[in-house]
Amino acid sequence: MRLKDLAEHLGLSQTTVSRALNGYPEVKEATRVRVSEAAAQLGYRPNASALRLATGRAGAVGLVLRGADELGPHMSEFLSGLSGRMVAQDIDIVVTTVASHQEELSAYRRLAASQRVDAMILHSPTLHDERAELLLDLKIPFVLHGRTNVTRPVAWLDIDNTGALERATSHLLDLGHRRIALLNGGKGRTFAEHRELGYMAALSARGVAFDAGLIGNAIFTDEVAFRITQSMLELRPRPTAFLAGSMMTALGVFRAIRQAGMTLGTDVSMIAHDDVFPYLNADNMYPTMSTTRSSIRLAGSRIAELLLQLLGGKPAADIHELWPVELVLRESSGPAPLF
Amino acid sequence: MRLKDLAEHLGLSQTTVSRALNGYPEVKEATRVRVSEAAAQLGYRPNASALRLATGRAGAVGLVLRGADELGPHMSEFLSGLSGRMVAQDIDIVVTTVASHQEELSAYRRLAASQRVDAMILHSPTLHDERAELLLDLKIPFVLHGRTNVTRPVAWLDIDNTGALERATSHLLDLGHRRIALLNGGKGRTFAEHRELGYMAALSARGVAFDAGLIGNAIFTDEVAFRITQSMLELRPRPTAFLAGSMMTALGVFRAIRQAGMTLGTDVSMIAHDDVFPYLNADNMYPTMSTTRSSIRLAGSRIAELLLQLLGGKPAADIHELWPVELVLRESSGPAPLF
DNA sequence: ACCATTTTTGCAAGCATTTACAAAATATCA
DNA sequence: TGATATTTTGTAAATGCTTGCAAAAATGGT
Repeated sequence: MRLKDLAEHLGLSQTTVSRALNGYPEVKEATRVRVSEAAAQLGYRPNASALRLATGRAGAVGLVLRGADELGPHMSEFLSGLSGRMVAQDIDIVVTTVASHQEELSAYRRLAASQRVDAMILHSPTLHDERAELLLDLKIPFVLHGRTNVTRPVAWLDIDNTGALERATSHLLDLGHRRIALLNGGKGRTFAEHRELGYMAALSARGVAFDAGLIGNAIFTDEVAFRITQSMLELRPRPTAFLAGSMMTALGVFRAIRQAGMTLGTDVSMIAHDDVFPYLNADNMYPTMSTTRSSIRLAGSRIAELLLQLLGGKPAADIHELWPVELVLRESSGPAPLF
Repeated sequence: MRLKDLAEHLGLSQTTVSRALNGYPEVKEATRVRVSEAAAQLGYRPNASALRLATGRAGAVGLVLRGADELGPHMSEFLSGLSGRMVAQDIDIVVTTVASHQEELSAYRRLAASQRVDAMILHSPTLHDERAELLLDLKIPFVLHGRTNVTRPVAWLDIDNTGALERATSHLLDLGHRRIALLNGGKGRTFAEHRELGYMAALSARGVAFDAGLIGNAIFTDEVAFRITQSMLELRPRPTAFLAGSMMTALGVFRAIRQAGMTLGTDVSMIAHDDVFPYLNADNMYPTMSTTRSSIRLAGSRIAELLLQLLGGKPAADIHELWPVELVLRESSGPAPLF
C-alpha cells in the first residue's frame, strides 16, 4: 500500500493525501477525516526509506556499545527509558556493538558518512573523550550521558556523582568509620573520577588519611566485587565500611562479608549506588541496603527528550542537566564497630 | 559527498561509479581501482535512505524487547553475537522496547507497514505464540530463537533444553538425590516447558515421584531465586539438589544455601544452566559450578547468519537448528547427603 | 451575477541511489 | 583495414515520498 495507491483509492492527488496525513493546515477538514479513515482502514504507513530520502532526515538515532560488559543491566535500563520516548516520535534506535576502540571510531564514521542516523547517544565517557571530539568533528549531533572535558559545547545529562559520594562518605564518617573502602568504576571514566573526588573531599574535610589500598577500580559485577572485598577484608586494620559502585557490586560485597563470617550493618557497613533496577530492590534485601539513588531509566527517557530538542534546533550549549542524587539510609549502614 | 559529486570529481557517470563500487563485472579494472581509491580518499559512503529506496531493501533487522526484564544479561549477550555478524553486512539492528503484549503486536504491524526492516528476530516464544502467527500473516521474514507450535513453516534455532535437563536430572538421580528442585522460567514459555519435560522424563524413568512443590516458575534473577530457595529449603524433607535455570538464579540459590548454614556440593547439590557470560564464570566460583552449557552469544551470531540465508531466499522450512547442550560437571554437584 | 479573496487541490520537481537498455570504445579476426 | 564481437561507459527511468508553485474551487461583498 503506497501513497499513490491510497490517493487513487480516494480519488485525490498524492499531494493532498500526504498533506492530510501530515497535518498541514490547508486541507479541508472533511477531506482530512476521509483520508485519515481510509489510511487507518487500509493500514497505510509511509515507506520509511522514501520518507527519509524525501525529508533528508534519517528517523533514527544511534547507540554504540562496546563489548558485552557495557551491555549489562545499566544499559538495559537506560535503553528502556530511551526507547519508550523515541517510539512515540517514530524514531528508530540503531544499536551497534563493537569490540575495540578503533572499531568504535570507525563505526561513528560509517554512521555519519552514510547518514544512517540523525544523532547519537554517547555514554560512559572518559575525562577526555576522543569519541566526543570525533562526533564534534563529524558534526553529528549527540547527547552525552555523563560529562567530559572538551572545549566545544556539548549537550549532556549527568548525575551529581561527586555530591553523592561526598554525602555518603560523610555519613559513614559521622558514624565513626575511618577505614572506608571505595569500589569504584574503571580509572579514567568520568563518573569514577567524580566519585573519587567526592570521596576524597569528604575524607579531607575531616582530616582522615587517604589509603590507596582501599580503592578498587573495576567493572561492576558480583564476582569482581566479591574478590576485591575478600582481599580488602584481609587488610589490618580492615575497612569497616564499603562504598559500592552499583547494586551488582553490592551483591558481591555482601557475599564476601557473609563468607568472612561478618554481619552487614553491624560488623561492616555499606552504602551502594542504586541505579534503580526493577528486579533488584534495595528495600527487599537482608539487611535493607542504604543507597545513593538515581534512576538510570529516567535518565534514558530524559536524554531522548533532550535529543529531540537538539534535533529541533536548540543549541547544544543550552542543553545541560545535572541531576541530584538521593541518599537513602537503610539498615546496611550503621555505627563503626568498636574493636 | 554524494555519488554525483564523486562521479563529477572523477569525470565519470554515476552509473559507472556505482557499478565500480558495487563490484559489477563489466567495469574496467583500472577504473575500478581509480574509483575505489577516490571513494576511500574522500570518505564516500552511499546515502543509506537512497540506497534503501532504490534497492527496496531496508538494510535493517528488528528486535522487539518487552520491558526491562527481557533486556537483561541474556539479551545483552545475544545482541552482541547478533550485531557482530550484522555489522559486516552493513545491516542495522533496530531495537524497540514495549511495555505490553498489545504494544508489541502493534510494534510489529508498524515495522511491517512502514517497511523499516527486512526481517525480525523473534525470541522467548511461548508454546503457542501469537507473535509468530502475526509475523507470518504479515509476511515479514523472521528467525525464531527457540521454538513454538505453528502449522506454517518457521525458521528457528534452539538449544536442546529437554535433553539438557534430562541429563542433568539423571545425573543427580545417579548421585542418589530423590528430592530435586527445579527453578524454571515462566510457565508457558517454550524453553521452560521443554526443560520441565526433560526433568519429568528423567524422574519417571527411575520411578521417582514428582512433587509440584519442588518446581518454581519465575524470572531468572538473583533475588527471586534466593526467596524461592529459602522457602524450598524449609520443606521437610527438604530438597537435596537444585536445578537452576540460569547463572543469575544460581547465585541466588547459592546465597540461600549459605544463609541456611549449608554447604554447596555436600549438603546440597546444584546444576545450573550456563549461557556463558564472560563476567560470570562457572569455573571461578566457590565451589565451582556444575552446568549445562550453551553459549547464547554464539546463538546470536548464528541467528544473524540464518537471517541472511533467509533473506537470500532459503526457505524457512529448511532453516532449523537444534543445538546440543554440554553437561559440565564440577564441584557443586555431589552425592546426596545421608540424613 | 460578477470580481476579488480565500480556501482547497493538483502538477511536477526534487531527494540519492540502482539498473535496464543503448551507445561508445576497444579488441579480434580475416 | 574493415567488419564483427566484446568490453566498457553513459542515458534515463524508477524507487515512494515531500513540497514549491500554479490552478481550481469555494466564498464573500457589492
